[in-house]
Amino acid sequence: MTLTPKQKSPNGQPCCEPLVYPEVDRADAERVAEIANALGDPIRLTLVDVLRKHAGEVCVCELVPLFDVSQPTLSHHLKKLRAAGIVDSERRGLWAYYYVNPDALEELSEWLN
Amino acid sequence: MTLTPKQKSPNGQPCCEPLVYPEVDRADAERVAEIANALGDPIRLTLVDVLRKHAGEVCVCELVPLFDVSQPTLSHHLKKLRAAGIVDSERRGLWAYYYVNPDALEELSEWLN
DNA sequence: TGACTAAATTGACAAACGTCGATCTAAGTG
DNA sequence: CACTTAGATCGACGTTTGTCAATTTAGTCA
Repeated sequence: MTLTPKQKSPNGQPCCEPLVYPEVDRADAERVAEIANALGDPIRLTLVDVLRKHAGEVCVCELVPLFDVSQPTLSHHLKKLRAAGIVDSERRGLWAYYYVNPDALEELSEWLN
Repeated sequence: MTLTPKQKSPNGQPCCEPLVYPEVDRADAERVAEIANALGDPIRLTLVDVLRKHAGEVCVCELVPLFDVSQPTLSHHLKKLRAAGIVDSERRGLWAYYYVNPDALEELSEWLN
């Protein structure tokens, strides 16, 4: 990259050479940001952590007592994780089982590296 | 892990065995969530992407024209990234140079893997 | 059918967020 | 000094977010 000028630019002139454009395109950035955003809450991050560590699927009623929030609030967080594609769920009888979709986390991981 | 019961539990009984607690402790989850949260906006994610790809430091006036937001708004986003420890800045004369702190991204990356 | 359970949805509310225009601070130039 | 420029901060605004209590939906079982 070329370093920026060290002298003040004259009247009305922009101060710097235009920089090359970002390499992530807009849609890609929005997708990765959506994933990061879904992980950007301590409860949701911990949810993903728990689900991940339990290779199988975990019932919601097992998750609720782990957090200091109400059942509807937890349901709301799970919905947001589902909307971002980070987790998915399956219903069996009265119970809903959640599990991590590794692809979404992989998308973020790839961007990071 | 033990799978959850498939029968309805009787009166007042909790439906499931208590689950083991998450392996990330609270402070750790909050820290990683803070990093993810800072990346959870398309503009901020793209900012980090640009700064990362330019090994040196980038002047703010080079960043502003890359986005469809005002200079104060961009300054606000940079502040949030700085607060999360993802970028740092150095002032030289009139110009502020920003650069990525790889440690923060590494923290998130480590949690992901 | 009716009583009960697990989970999702709704509606409300305060707090946080993203944005802008206006202003302020600090530094260079004549 | 006065003027200009780069960048940060402030104040206001509409929107989104996290939360709960209340309700609804869907399934179980006597």
